[in-house]
Amino acid sequence: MKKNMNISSAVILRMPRYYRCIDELYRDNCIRVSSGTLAQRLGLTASQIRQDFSCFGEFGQQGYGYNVKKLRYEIQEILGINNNYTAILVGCGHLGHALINNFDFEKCGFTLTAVFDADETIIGTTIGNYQVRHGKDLDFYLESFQPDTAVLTVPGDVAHEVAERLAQHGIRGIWNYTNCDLHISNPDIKVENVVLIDSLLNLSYKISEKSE
Amino acid sequence: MKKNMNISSAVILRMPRYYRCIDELYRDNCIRVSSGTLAQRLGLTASQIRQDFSCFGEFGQQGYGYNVKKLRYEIQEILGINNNYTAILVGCGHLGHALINNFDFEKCGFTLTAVFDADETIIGTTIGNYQVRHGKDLDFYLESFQPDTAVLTVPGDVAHEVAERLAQHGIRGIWNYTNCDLHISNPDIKVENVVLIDSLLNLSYKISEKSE
DNA sequence: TAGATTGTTAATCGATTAACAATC
DNA sequence: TAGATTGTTAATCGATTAACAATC
Repeated sequence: MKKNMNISSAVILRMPRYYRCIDELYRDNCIRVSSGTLAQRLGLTASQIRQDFSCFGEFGQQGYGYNVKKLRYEIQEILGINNNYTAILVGCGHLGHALINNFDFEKCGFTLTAVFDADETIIGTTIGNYQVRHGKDLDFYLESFQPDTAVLTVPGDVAHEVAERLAQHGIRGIWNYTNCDLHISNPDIKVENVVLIDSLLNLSYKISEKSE
Repeated sequence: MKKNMNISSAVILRMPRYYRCIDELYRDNCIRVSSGTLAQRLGLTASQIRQDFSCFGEFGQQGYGYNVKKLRYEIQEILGINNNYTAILVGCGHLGHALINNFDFEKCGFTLTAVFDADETIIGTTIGNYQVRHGKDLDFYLESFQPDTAVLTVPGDVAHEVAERLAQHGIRGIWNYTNCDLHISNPDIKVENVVLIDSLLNLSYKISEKSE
């Protein structure tokens, strides 16, 4: 793995799609796949796929294509799926609840280790396999267990305060579902914003195009 | 509005970000703004912003910049925010519940008109200002009220079936939260997929980069 | 008028595609 | 061996940036 640093963000953005496609092939017990087949499945060109992979190494074999199991493993390495990252979730409202119950953290290589809320009526109840912990215990938990990442599903008005606490106790990444732009001074703390408004506006644009 | 057809998707992808920024300025009672100021706020170049806007028309004035109210209106027109689209939501589990309660449909120009579920224990209950309707009445509702779009938050195993029904009764867009690739034959029906796995994998990649 | 800032043209940069030698 | 398909180099295409005349 790893060959050429400075991978373009366009390439990175495509890697999760590659992964989902190859993971599917893997689960269907496919042994090998060519760049042409992948291209067809993903609506891309074979050339682009080979070019993309070659940023990270040589994963294929002339005349054969790619071994699905090996390729899957390599992409896992690239994306960090094999790093056994831990995650906590802060904010067990309906959104947090939905993620705990339905989101496949394992598929991304993450282990959800604890969930927190500030609402007394929720604390102590069980969601999925998790007992909701008291928000006040968050700092202690962070210090004790040093989770790698946090899913932030708290109400917007406390987003900054919670993010600050996470940052101070050494979190490495925040998966941010609040609509707030988190300004975290430490550049080593990565934030991935889930901006649903942009997604719906893209749909709005798409259905508007033709009719004008 | 509208000048040059065939807008590149890179430009379209930036429009919602422009909109959020300008909407914020508007709410802060800003009267005018220059491409330079926007660039600074968004971390882009002034050149790119002017180039992007010029795909759709001439919204500014030399020596002055852009009138915030006018620019906001023009971007609303571009994205279809002024088209008064209606939406229904199908699937009132925790995710659907969260969207009904917390997602700002109005900000995107959408009106949520009805919500549906198949679970007898949920049907008839009130979420936000909506009484949950019976899934069986979906087809009738679609025919009667012809909503423009649907938010699909049903379990994966019924996703295709529900999407099929929506498509047959003339829906124009589907905001798809299920992990299923919806294959809808009618190309006039637009689908916007919310793929949260890709988002978390991007975070995973970001926190992996340095440590290797 | 002088200063500021647009819209647009031209220049640069980067990303995608095509072609092909290498080789399994 | 012959056919297939890689990784990579070169060619093309598109997107971003820089420059500047137009003009408010």
